[in-house]
Amino acid sequence: MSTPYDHKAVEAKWQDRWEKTRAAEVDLRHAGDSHSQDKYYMLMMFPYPSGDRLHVGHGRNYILGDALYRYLRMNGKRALNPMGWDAFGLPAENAAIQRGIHPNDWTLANIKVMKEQFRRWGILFDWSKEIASCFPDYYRWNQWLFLHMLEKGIAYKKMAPVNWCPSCQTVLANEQVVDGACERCGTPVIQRDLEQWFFRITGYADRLLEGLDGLEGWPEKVKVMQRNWIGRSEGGEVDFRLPAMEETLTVFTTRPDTIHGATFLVLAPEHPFAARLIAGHPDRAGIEAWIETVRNTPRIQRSAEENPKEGRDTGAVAINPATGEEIPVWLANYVLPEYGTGAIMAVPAHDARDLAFARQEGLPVRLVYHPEGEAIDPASLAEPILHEGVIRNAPPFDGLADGAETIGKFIDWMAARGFGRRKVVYRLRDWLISRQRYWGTPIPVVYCETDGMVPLPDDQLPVELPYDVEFTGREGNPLSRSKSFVETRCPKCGGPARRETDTMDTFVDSSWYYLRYLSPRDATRMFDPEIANRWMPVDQYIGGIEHAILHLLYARFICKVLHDFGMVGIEEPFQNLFNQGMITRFSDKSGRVEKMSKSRGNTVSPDELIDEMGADTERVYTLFIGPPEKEAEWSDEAVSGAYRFLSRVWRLQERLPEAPPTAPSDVELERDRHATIQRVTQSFERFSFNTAVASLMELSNSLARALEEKTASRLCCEEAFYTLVQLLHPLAPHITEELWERRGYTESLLDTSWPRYDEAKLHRDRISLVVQVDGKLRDRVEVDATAGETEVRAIVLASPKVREHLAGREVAKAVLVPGRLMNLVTRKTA
RNA sequence: GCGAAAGUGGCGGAAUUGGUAUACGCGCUAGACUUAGGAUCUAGUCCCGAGAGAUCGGGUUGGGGGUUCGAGUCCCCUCUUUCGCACCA
Repeated sequence: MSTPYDHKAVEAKWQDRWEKTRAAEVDLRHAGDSHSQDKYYMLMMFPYPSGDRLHVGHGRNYILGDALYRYLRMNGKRALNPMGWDAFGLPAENAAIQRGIHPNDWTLANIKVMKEQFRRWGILFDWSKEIASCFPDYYRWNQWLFLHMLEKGIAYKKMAPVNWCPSCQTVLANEQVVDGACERCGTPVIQRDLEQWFFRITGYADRLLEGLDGLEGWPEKVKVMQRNWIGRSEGGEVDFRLPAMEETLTVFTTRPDTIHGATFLVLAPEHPFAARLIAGHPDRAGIEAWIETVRNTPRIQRSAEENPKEGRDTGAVAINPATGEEIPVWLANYVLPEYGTGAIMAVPAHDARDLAFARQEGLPVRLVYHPEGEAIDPASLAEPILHEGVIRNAPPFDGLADGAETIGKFIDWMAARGFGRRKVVYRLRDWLISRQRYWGTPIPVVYCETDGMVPLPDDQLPVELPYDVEFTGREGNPLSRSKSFVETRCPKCGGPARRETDTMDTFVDSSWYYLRYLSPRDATRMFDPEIANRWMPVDQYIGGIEHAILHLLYARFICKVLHDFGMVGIEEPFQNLFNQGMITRFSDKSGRVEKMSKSRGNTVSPDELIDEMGADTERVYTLFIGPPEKEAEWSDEAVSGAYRFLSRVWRLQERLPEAPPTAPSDVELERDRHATIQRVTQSFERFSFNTAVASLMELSNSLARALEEKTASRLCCEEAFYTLVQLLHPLAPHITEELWERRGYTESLLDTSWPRYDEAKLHRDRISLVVQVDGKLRDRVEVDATAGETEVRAIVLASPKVREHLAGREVAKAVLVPGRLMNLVTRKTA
């Protein structure tokens, strides 16, 4: 009569049924029915690059998302949970080079495998909205977007020093350089001067910054990272005359108020003036060689704190416009070419770096701010004076204290004399979007001998990637060797032209895909603005922290661009963001606990785990492992705890008939049932899935005890059991659907409504009250829940244990916390 | 160096507002059943001391101090770890 828990059969059955009934499919046109606005909810998980096999570490994102999705459905929300493929990118192309498989075939094969893995996890994606960035009907809109950004001047091409990864053989955006190395392969990045395509994200810097303030549903951490990345600084620009060159050199400073202390200028060795400044220098060749060395120093080393400051005196002088003095002009490696104007006014008295450099090179130091009362000899100044003191020796400003107001006065003063102005500078650079690789969106422009660079008209889109291309791994983009692709006609004059062979960064693909989910098959436009305005923004976005300043910044930027094009009403695409923590595991390779990844060889395959213990087990364990926002270490042993729990739940159903028709303690089991509904619901609301699992285990234990001791009636046990099944459904969908069906219910648990708890049922008539004497636990007493202070006090004082501890003392005060405890504060009997 | 988060049993962790610290699970110990299996079930399991025993006493949330009848939770100091930023003018 008893059937063992056969997870394989159960899971296969329900996965099949969900697929057939298209359980997650949402009709987008019906969204926003007049009376049910709040029923519509868009849930989204980070797109996954289709290059890597999924392991249990990846599962956390999707399992979490699916649990939330099912919870929303049971709470009556028409939730949309789409999934797509971030299909372009290097892994596919590398596979082509290494294994001779075409990137397209390799990608499609991977998508198939990954889709099967999602199915085996029991994740309900709405596959009718499926998109893949490598399909021309998707990437043609990247091209369309590019052309419109080009028209508006937001996309442009320029020669610039750029990050080059020698291993990936392509340029990288600043955001893809982590600690001076390629984000993907870890190779140190070098600088090259190349002509590249950029998106003018810097034009949106302020809006990207301001938008963060309204994102209350985002983790503070991510917002801080984005603020740092944008790196807004307010200050001023100051012009210094270079008499010998008959030029004006502009520097940026956040401290224009220290200009009287500027005793020399420092330019980045890469500064455009450098060559002319040293033109007449006796050691010109030596300095040029040094500039070359600095230029070739990897960025990690150059910007490391311990990297020694190195500089060269150009021999030229500049005029300090505030003092009229001649000051020397230097080149030094500690000034970065890409920040500000690539040149600084050095104020050694009030800047640590300038002071260090001045001491090293024997350059003069002059104080602007003086600490009160004491006279300081500039020659002996050991530390810069940063935010203290008052101004002396700067005639119109003497006596002013450090502060924003003083800075403002200086800027006005400079502006009136024409050598300075207010200026805001950002750390953020424009987004370099061109890549010298095949497997990406072709940039839709051609180069014509007579017309130069010509953007293609919209009706010539998409520019499709040619399939017939050779992947040799040789230097250079395989696309540029495809004659049929490169050779074309100019749309303007009809003459011969060459196609652009650079392709787009894959982050372009993912920066607007959330909108395409809402119009996945629209052949006439990027997306339907009407549908977009009804569904956007995404209510809940779930993914790892690794995209804090990549994808999440780019997507916000493109959303604002589309907003400015009048295509979508919102400016911020993601209302709530949840970052789940990484799964780690011990790695034999390194002997340490590390992020689970293929390269570290510490992955756990979901396939074997699912075969052995089932997807429900993996899901419950993954959610039980710890708070989802924190990192968690995978334990192979602990997984079996989740399996045992599910097996016990299975057996409970078979034991239900053992319960007697009537029994004494129904109230208690019923109270546990309501308390569990309350706790699990609250846990779900704050994404605390680990405590939800714990509460469900407790209810299961209570029910098992009631059955064992025959203390609850059959009806009451069944109620408790089926509440347990419902509450467990988002976490372990297969087993719960099966148990529900075996009970005789025909509707899917997804269509049942989430259990409600009754506050009155949580109430007890008699409660156990903790008794403390001087804050120490001494006894517990049973009292009526309604008992008043005097009544409780009498019962408490009657306790023998309490009386023992009161020997020789008297009660000075009794504190009653209703429903919880009474604390007796004593003093020695007089 | 700056900023943020966090330190609780052998381990993962719980304790939403200051009110029984260690829920739930892993592991471990003992026992039951057994076609002796890494299955299942039952009981025990923060530390120290006393007791044959049910029990009793004391201590414990990185360390030190404070507020309070009462502190894992609030405040101050300090140590450690993790993350982010870092020659950004």
